[in-house]
Amino acid sequence: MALPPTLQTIARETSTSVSTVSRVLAGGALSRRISEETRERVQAAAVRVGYRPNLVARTLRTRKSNTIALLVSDIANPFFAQIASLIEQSLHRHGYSLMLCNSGEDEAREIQYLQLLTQKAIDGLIVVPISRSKKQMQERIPAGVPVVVLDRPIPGAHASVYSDQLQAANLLCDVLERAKVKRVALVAGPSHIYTHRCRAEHVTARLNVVVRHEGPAQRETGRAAYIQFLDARVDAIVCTNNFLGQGIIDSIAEVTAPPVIGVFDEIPMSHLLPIPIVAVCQDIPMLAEACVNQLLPQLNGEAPLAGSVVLSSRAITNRAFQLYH
Amino acid sequence: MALPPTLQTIARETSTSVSTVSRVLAGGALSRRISEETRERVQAAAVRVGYRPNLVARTLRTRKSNTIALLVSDIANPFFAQIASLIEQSLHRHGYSLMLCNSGEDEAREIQYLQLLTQKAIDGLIVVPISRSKKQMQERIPAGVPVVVLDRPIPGAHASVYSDQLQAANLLCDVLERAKVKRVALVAGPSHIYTHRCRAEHVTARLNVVVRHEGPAQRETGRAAYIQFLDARVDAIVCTNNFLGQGIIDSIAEVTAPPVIGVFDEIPMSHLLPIPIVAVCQDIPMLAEACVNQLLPQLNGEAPLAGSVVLSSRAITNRAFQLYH
DNA sequence: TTGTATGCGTTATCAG
DNA sequence: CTGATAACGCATACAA
Repeated sequence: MALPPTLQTIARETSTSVSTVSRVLAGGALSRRISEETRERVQAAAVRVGYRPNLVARTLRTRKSNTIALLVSDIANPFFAQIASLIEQSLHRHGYSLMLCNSGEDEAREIQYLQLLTQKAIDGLIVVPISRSKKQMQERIPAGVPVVVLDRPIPGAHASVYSDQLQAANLLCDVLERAKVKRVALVAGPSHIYTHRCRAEHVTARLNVVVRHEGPAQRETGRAAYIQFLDARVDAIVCTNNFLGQGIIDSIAEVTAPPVIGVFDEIPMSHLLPIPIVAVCQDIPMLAEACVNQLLPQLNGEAPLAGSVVLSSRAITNRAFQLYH
Repeated sequence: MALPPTLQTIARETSTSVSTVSRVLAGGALSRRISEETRERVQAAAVRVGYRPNLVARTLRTRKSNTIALLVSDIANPFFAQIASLIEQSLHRHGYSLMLCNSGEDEAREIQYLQLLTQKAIDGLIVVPISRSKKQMQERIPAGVPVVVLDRPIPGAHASVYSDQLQAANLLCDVLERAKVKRVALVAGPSHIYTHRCRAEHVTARLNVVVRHEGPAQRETGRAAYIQFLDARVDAIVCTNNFLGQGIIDSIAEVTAPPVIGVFDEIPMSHLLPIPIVAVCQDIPMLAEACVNQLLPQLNGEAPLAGSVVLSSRAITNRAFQLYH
């Protein structure tokens, strides 16, 4: 159970002092003000005893933990899972660890996690916010902490990275209009969530929405919506995210003259589904990359590259859609 | 830019000492050996100044960070994403934070992360191991750190949680045999990964595998395999995980007399796919719950509940399968 | 019941 | 070039 070696250990080992050892191992400018000879002795000893700096102590001293928090609504959502994976890999290359936080769309949880930021000396935050106003965010996030707001912009408050929902909605509507849909049903996620509200509003503005269902952005809501829509004789169902779309598709038993499904984000395996689907997909790799690009400069004390990064989506139609239309 | 309040702040505020404040705020047995009066004064001051303990300092002192590391091969895999989500929620309820680590099936990365364990005073680890032997693991994981090995058991070394791959493979083979498949193709993930090797071996032992393709457990491998299988006239294709299965399905353009797809883990949207599919699915909620159940006792210094938790999978056939067979 | 003193392992300041 | 020494904020053994 030998305790891990510390600077002390090496200092004793080399008959020098803790500060000398620290300077040598810090590298860079400081280590060059140390004699060649002791420097090598210290370095040799360090590898000999297998020295690893205690990052907790370092954090306490420097107030930097080399840790970033990623606060998303639910990592089980493949959209966030893919982003998280890419962010983690990129941050890891830059020497940062990732603390994963699920808010579950629960404001109380979000607040709890935001408090941990200071307490754990987290260096930066990438957040899919629940809090809606700039004011709320600024109250809750300790001033000076580098923040990137993901997926749901908060005007003016922070660096942000998101998809242009208007462009996405227009893309979807374009395709549906060209397909000559007349009556559309809308199944929407909670309207207090920016992306869902935004998508729903734009679609409603452009298309003839004759019936509508709102609920949590889960499959179950899609299934409930399907039942509600049963005798509405719609020729398209638009869903404000992929989970809702999957719920709808889950419910479809008979595929005789199915409505077109218009959906935001990807529907897996859609190309072979015997239902016409048009999915408007966000650029996940770019979103992840932009987050890191917005965050790193802030961590180094520079201003972020740009106030916000707005990305375009692209529409993907499956084979059944192309067949029907 | 007022620095956050510390025990000092409260001590001054209440004309007491740091240790008194510490004892009061620690609560429990210690706080009751403090006079009612000062206790209340201290607590009042604490809320007044908005005191939050500095967890970094506490960690340095106590060597406990209330942080668990989750080291998986890739969080973008929905299987791990769902598990991660459940684990995070459960641990959060128990007062732990989660550090997310992607090994990407890369042994070097795994080693890097394992070293961080000590350096960041991580309290415990849930790991999908790449290292294969008990010995390797024990060398790399600092002794005494609570560990739960997930998905890929390492005999004898640690508490482990995984699905019974033999049961799962048998389930799959049972269904395929009953469907009277004669010639099967196998597309397998890397054989150095336990689950893939295990599944491939069992399937090969029971079924008539006439052609086989191996590669990384990604969609692309499935697509490559499909091309290789083109004129092998098989009536079933078995994939050792869902990504491979999705690659296969991606490649299927014509659905005239498609082979049965047998696959481990879930294929989303499969119920409507015009291809007969049998998927053997692991019990994700149970896996996650078991991880936490195995970990928590260790964190409290007790022995784990059981050496290992082995869960059963269940087979799910889609509509097309039921139609054909 | 409460205060003083010490240490956790680092970094940073200040002498020499 | 190098070594004491002082923080960082907290917990705790030891005094009083």
